[in-house]
Amino acid sequence: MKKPYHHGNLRAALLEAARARLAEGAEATLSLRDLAARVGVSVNATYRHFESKEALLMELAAEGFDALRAGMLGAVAKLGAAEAIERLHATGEAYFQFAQHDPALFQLMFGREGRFAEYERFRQSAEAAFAVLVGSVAAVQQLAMDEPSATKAAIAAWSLMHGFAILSLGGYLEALPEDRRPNVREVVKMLEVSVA
Amino acid sequence: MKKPYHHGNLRAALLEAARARLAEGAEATLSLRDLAARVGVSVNATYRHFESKEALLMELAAEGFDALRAGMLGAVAKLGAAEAIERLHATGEAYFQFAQHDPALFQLMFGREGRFAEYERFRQSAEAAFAVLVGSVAAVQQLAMDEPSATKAAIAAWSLMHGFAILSLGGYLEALPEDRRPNVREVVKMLEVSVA
DNA sequence: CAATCAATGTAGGCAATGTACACATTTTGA
DNA sequence: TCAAAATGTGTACATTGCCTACATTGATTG
Repeated sequence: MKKPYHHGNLRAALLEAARARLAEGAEATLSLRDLAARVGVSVNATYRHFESKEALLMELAAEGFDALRAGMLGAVAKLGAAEAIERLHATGEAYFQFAQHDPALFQLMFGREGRFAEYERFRQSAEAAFAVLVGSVAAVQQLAMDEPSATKAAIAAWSLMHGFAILSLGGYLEALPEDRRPNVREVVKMLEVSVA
Repeated sequence: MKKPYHHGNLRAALLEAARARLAEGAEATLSLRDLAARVGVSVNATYRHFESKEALLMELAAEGFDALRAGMLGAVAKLGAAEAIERLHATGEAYFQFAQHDPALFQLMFGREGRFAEYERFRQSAEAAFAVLVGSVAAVQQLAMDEPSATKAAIAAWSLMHGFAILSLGGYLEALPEDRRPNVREVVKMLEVSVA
């Protein structure tokens, strides 16, 4: 049985290889040549499925936002019927867990300022993820999601969780002794005050 | 007058060129060859002053933290005698302004997770900058800087400002209509609740 | 059922990049 | 004074993203 000329599902295979590669290292060491080799295909075959390396990375990042959204929704769903404030806690914690679970992907998603902003695909996934947070915040405030104050509070909440995630991943907190380092739950608790 | 064999102050010149290059574009488009050419020196001369490109970037990032620290201290100093809470506001706002003023440098400083964490030089500058924030927060709380709760609150404050800066620079807020987008002052006001 | 053609793959090459090695020039200090 | 340390140059190499030209395949259609 010889290898067929056509791969069959090269696009998906490339993304899978890229995900694996990301999980085991940083974005910087990810090359198209390496991906192609892992999938057993010539380098230029990749260009039939992604117009550039950037486009491939963008797809990964966008799917990252989809996964982030799913993670937050899942965490809330697992709570069943609960206080709105507890749902907000769960949302924030899920956000942090996502970053912790796949740091390289998380960095890719928020990497170099506005790197993927021009891609419609990317913007939509990012906004959808954001909408989950807005929803959780709005519920606490008992406001409609489209109230300006709900959105503003949600941005503050997102900022808080995001900043904490970045500082954690960057190791900026490791210099501190354990007892002065807040854990996720403590940070998540601050969401309520910034929202109240 | 011919060009002398030795540059005279190559290290500083390289850093200056790199800063200029960063200010006018992203980190990704910064090459050693380009820097060397701008300074009028061969590529490998750079290796007499920086053991690698990473090391050069690390120096930039570390100096970035020094500048950030100076910016925050300056903003507070300009206030003269003021309420502790106002000093905290000024500190947070200075943080955001710094990010806004030099986005590429800011991204470099917090770029790929823990990228420069192994450099002592880097860690010290980052910690010194952090200490300013801790101080402002502790003053509001009327606590000593080394109280665990002061540090934890300061990390929350840093997280909030940092997250907001990243989301702003990344253009993630641009999708929102103006009236639902918080500005710096609104975010800075939330510092007090997260600290109280 | 065969012919065509778009989709998908391969081969080779180019220019840019980080950096290693050997060697040149200048400065310094014992 | 003169050897050693500091600082610079030149060449070369492996890796990278991506381009052009060509090969193979499978689906559509007359």
